[in-house]
Amino acid sequence: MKNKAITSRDVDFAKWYTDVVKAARLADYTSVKGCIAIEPNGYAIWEKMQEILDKKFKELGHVNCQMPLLIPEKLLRKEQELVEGFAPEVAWVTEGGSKKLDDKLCIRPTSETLFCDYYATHVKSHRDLPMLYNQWCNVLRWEHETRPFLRSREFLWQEGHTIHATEEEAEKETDQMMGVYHWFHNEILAIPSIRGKKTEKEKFAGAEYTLTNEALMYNGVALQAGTSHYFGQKFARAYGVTFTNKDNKEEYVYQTSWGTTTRMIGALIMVHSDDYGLVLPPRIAPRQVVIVPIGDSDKVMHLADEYKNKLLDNNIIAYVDDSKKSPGFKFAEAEVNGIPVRIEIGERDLENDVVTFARRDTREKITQSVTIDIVKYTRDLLETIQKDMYERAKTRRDNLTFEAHNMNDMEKILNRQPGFIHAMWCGDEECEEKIKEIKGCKSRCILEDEEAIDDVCVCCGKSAKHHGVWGIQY
RNA sequence: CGGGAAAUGGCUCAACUUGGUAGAGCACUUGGUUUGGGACCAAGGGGUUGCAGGUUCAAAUCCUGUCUUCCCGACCA
Repeated sequence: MKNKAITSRDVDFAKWYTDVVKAARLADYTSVKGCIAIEPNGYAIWEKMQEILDKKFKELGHVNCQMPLLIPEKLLRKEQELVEGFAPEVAWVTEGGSKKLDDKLCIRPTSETLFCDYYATHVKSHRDLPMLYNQWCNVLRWEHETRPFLRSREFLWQEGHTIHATEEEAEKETDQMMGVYHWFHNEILAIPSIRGKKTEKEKFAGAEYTLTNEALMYNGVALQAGTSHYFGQKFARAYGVTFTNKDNKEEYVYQTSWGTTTRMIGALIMVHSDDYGLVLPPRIAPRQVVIVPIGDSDKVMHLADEYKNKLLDNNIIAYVDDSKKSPGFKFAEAEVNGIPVRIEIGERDLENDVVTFARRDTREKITQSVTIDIVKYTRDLLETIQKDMYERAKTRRDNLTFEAHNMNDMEKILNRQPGFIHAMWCGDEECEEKIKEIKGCKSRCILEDEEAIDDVCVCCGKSAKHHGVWGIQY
């Protein structure tokens, strides 16, 4: 039976999304608009994301630190483009205690300025470089329209900030970290993603360029999931971050930053989940296997515990749901929570020496002998689910990927169904604007290594410079 | 920030049109019987109706403002 509390995905996608967030107990609203309470189920996913990414960052030489929540106005204003980019959505603290502050403080929307300020006094020599810092923290951006995980005012993220002695090294870092995000989405989240470069108009305020990882949701709307920025010496000049190079000359550092957020939880929902609730890829699922005993005979409970212990001993996260609920309730609850594999153990099956496995992704039930190698079978099943989820998401993405050769195509596609639209572009912002007039379709990214599909710009017909991917975004 | 809708125990809603002092289902607690797709019986607890003000003998109900949520635009991770 379909979950009563969840609106059908194909009936009202937006409603379905918030229904899943609530039904799976991922997050709930609070009394402050745009500030959600991330509940244990949602936070566990974030912790798992942190665990995997943090390990990767550290393998690549990064270290964690923590900068302040507040930024003095003067400090923020040093880099003009950044200020202009973020000014409309910055929140200010103007009083401390009962005292009015002479210099108001902004709550960090991002921390480039703080890192620069720190770097400025801590870098002296090329021997101090590179500095590869990262912080896990919350930031605040005063958004107008908010949605749990996808767009909240306060959100959790990770921001890496690095400085380097050379341009090459910094650019390599920018690309490398984009690679980490791309890997994470494809391999761990089972979300097939496109890697590309943002246009001048869409890049991060103050960056030389921005690399991006773009994913496509079930309804064909695009989601930016992970960005990596190359700053060159722009911020270094504004904040005076210099070092003495090998030739004993004073030089500005080359800088990068890269980040990804709790928005990825929203992506997991919108790519994989269904009308029964959350569906999680096994590699990111905080709980991978639920064992449901039916009845409470010693035989049943004993086998349930035996399975659980064997799985746990082999790094498969399993638990027994021995609550007083009925089996049907437990099945439904495990489903809404997106537990990838369910093992049902009951007297009736045991009389025939079998147990039942259920896949969350396909909701298929599989009967297996009770003497099966539980660890190997479960591990293989989890891997199959991971792979199948990726393939299904990829097929859906491919079915929602189109080519446009002129504005007529573009309009026709967008009027029928949003998706990723490949189209050549001359590079002029004017054309970008014109395309945006069609249902707010924006440039997602530019594919630098992809073959041209035309010689001319989809909009103006002049010679094309870039292979762009376009779409409607969250 | 423009246009629309909603707000009543934890949740979904009723009572509002025509003011008279809040009711149901689910959830919860206790006891018992159950257990293969959201179990059943019995007993019980919980709300002065988002917030602020106004009209009135009397406001969940009428009026004004405001906050929050959802949908559609503009802006954005």
